[in-house]
Amino acid sequence: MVKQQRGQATVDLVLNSALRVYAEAGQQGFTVNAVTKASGVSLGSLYHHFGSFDGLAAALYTRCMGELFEQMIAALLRTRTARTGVRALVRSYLRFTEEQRDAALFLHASAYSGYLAVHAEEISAAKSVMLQPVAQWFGARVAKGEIAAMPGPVIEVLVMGPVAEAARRWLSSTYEIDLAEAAKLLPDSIWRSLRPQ
Amino acid sequence: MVKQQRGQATVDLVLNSALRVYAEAGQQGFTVNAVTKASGVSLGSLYHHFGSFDGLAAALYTRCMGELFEQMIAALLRTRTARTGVRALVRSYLRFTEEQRDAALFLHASAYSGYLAVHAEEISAAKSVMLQPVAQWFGARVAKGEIAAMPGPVIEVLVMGPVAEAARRWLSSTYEIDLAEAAKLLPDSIWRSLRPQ
DNA sequence: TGTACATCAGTGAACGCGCGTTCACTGATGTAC
DNA sequence: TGTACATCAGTGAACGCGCGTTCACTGATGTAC
Repeated sequence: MVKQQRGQATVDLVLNSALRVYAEAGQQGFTVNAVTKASGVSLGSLYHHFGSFDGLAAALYTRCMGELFEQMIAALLRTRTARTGVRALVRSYLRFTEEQRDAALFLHASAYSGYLAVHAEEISAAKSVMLQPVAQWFGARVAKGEIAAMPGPVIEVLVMGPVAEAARRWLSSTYEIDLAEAAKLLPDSIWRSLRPQ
Repeated sequence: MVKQQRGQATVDLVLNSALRVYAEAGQQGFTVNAVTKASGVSLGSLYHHFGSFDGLAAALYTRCMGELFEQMIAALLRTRTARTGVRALVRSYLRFTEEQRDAALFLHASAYSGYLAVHAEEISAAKSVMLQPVAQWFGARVAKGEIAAMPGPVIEVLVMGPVAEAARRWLSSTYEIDLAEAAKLLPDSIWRSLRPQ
């Protein structure tokens, strides 16, 4: 797709600027003009690289998602037991939320945004590929009886639900929630909901 | 605000139509013109009652939120123990999601939508007033030691997180999740994450 | 009971604005011989 | 090594469309005396 170094630099510049625009101006301020203004990249150049505004949004979403999953999987694979694995997943998600606030916000806010609808299938496919290591890890733990025998989606929901909800409340900043406190309490509480028996 | 019966009828008609438009056309198709077309109510009449499109969205959000909370609180107050209360909350949320799919979708999708930003404070205030019975209920249970001693927001996140995540996945219909199965497994799993010790 | 009047409800044409997108073009980079 | 050429990258004016909103108006409803 991108064949030259300066092309990659432009792509990165646009994506970084777009993320900043979204964080500062919100959904309604997230427009092509705002992104070109913030990045200094011309309209034509933006369209040369992304094809459409939806394309830019999809690329940004994919990049943010990749960064999040990368951190979570790295943390997960560093562990040896079911309990420490779950705790590592929870902690790494919360850490990402805090350290990469803008990326986390964009991921959460894009869920029903509409501009991802066109690329929904690609994104969904990329997601399941990236999350394959996680699925395998959980499958193995359930098979060994270290995690209660429940369908995969239910386990996912029990792990990611509280974490995502905590992140959402912290990101919207209308609710007061202390991420550090959540990082202390949630890992063990979530683990209790997964433990066999 | 509304002083005549036919005024109330128009307001209801517009809100119902708006919800249908959102469900069928999504965020991007959710426009004043689409709502006037779907409802048959004239543009001027819509502005007479709601003042702005944001006002319409806020009114719709408030109505959906009220319906959800009403069901949850009714279910909660019918119970007598901490465990049955938590289970009732979880079940009633999932039931609402299934029975009022469009309303649930609108609630989830509006979180970062932008058109609620102007009325964010009113909505937030209304929310905390409506949820006061729930907060009191949890406060009393924690005081009695029936629920683990954790900050309110953490408890909320542990209860609502998995339920909201299950609902979100069911609503987006890109993930396969069986709500009936979730309704069987989640209540007890969530309860385990809250139990003292 | 009837009439006058204020307020509420409803109408739809018209407006300006800013959105995403297009396109004809120039300049930079890489490559083949 | 030098030159010709294809491809990639970048530019910015211009376009049409549909958005939310306004406004002068008519009709319906309620109320005071």
